[in-house]
Amino acid sequence: MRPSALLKGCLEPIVLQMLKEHGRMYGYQLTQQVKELTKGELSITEGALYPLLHRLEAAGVLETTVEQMDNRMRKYYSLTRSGKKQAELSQHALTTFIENLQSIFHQPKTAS
Amino acid sequence: MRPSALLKGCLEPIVLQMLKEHGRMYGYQLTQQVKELTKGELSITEGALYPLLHRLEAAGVLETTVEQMDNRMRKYYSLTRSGKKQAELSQHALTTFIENLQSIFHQPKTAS
DNA sequence: TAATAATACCTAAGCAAATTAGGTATTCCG
DNA sequence: CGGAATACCTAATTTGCTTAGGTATTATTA
Repeated sequence: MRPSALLKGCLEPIVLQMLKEHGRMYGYQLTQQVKELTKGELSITEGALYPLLHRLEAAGVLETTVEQMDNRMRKYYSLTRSGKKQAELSQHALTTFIENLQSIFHQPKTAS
Repeated sequence: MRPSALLKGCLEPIVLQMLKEHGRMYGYQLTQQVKELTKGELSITEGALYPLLHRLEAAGVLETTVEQMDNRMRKYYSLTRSGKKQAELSQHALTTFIENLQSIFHQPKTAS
């Protein structure tokens, strides 16, 4: 198993959380911010991120505004009303999931 | 995204951890024990578990002994020497992964 | 007692979400 | 001038699960 396999399924909650915390963000910024927050230990790939952003926009979870920076495009994403609810749900799901993992990994040692 | 998508990539660390804690266990027992530990919130499916156990055995991470219980077969799995190392590594990977998630989800609120 | 659930193993097809590996175009730095 | 950084994107492939079966024995319950 490759180490990054853990990330599977966590990308969506992460993206929603980032947008909830930071307000609007653009794709490249998301990749950099996550790398920074985790000191380079976690990096989200663009090949996973952009299709996800497009899916979430199509689903009405995110909305976009495009801006120009020195002839370089920036497509800003932000949570819609329903996106904010979605972010809450997804944050809660991840939190209880981690709690469950901890009931497995922090259980008292049993005599073998 | 289906809720259980979070589990992806976590199954192997979970199995190795269970075997590390409990010594030898058989497949069905693993499914029941995880369900119990997480109060039914997390269940590992047999369709995922058995192929994983076989892969880990083929890789020399696990070894097996078969026993008979009232004409019903039980195939016990336990960690090999290298499996114990593998369990440490995988536990460490999961732990730091969770820490990274928490740097994302417990970050201080920024002014938007 | 006959059906159903629980115990215990297994596999194959399909699917969702990632990785890998490209592509375009501009700007910054040595 | 060339490479790294910024900024977007997509398609093919791989991964790791779910779904949905299968076999067989034992326990429960209507």
